[in-house]
Amino acid sequence: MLPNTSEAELREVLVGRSVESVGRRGKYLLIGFDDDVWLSIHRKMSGNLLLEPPESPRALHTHFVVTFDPALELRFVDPRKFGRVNLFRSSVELNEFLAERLGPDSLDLDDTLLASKLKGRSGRIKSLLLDQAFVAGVGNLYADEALWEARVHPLRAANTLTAEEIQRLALAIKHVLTQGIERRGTSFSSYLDADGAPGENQEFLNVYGREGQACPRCGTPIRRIVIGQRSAYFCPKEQVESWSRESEPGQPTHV
DNA sequence: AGTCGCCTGGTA
DNA sequence: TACCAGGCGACT
Repeated sequence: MLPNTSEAELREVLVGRSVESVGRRGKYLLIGFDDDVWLSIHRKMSGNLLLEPPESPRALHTHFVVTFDPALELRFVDPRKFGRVNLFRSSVELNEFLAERLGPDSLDLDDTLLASKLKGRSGRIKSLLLDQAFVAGVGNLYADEALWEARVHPLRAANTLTAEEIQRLALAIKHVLTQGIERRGTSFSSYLDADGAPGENQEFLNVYGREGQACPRCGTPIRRIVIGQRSAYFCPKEQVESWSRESEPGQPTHV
């Protein structure tokens, strides 16, 4: 649960401190306290962060609680215990931690940046999108949604994407994430926001979790394959693995 | 670059 | 009973 510190140290360092900032880098929530003390929280697969009054009953699997004044509790509820909370004693420490894990934030992507990062990468495009050191913030469902929107097959070698495909993909990544944020998250299972409310983005998914259902653009049944032990959903008609100049005009990017 | 392990719960 | 799940770090 807390790989980088003990409960005793957390108490010692955090008690009496004030929150000065709340932010995000990739999938890490960052809480900045006075004296340059920082907390990072990663929800991983099943974690929910709830802000609730101290007198309200705590959900099962509540593993971490910070009590604020005026009375309010930040509760980390995480059935699978994959989530992580880390304490940092300076922004230098925090930034070192983030720098060795995260590439540029996905909301800052543009086609120029994406094109330069794809150069020389022979791996599958979907695996790269899920690599937080490549681009920070894209998860499994948003990767599938973005690849569908950009009409790129998830198994395509990254350095074979055409300029047009890269442009569509950069736009699609920002679009699907922005939509997800506007709809306050994707709650196909148990995701809740800090107020305990589910999001609505699950109502708008085009391919993720929709094996066998019709592609919203062309009606072809959505297919599910496994890439790197993760599900990948795509339209087999519009997202083709072996492309040719006739079907997909444009210059491929070379190493 | 590609696997394995970590955990619990929901569903077919 | 078996398989699936918004992730990622360790390991080969």
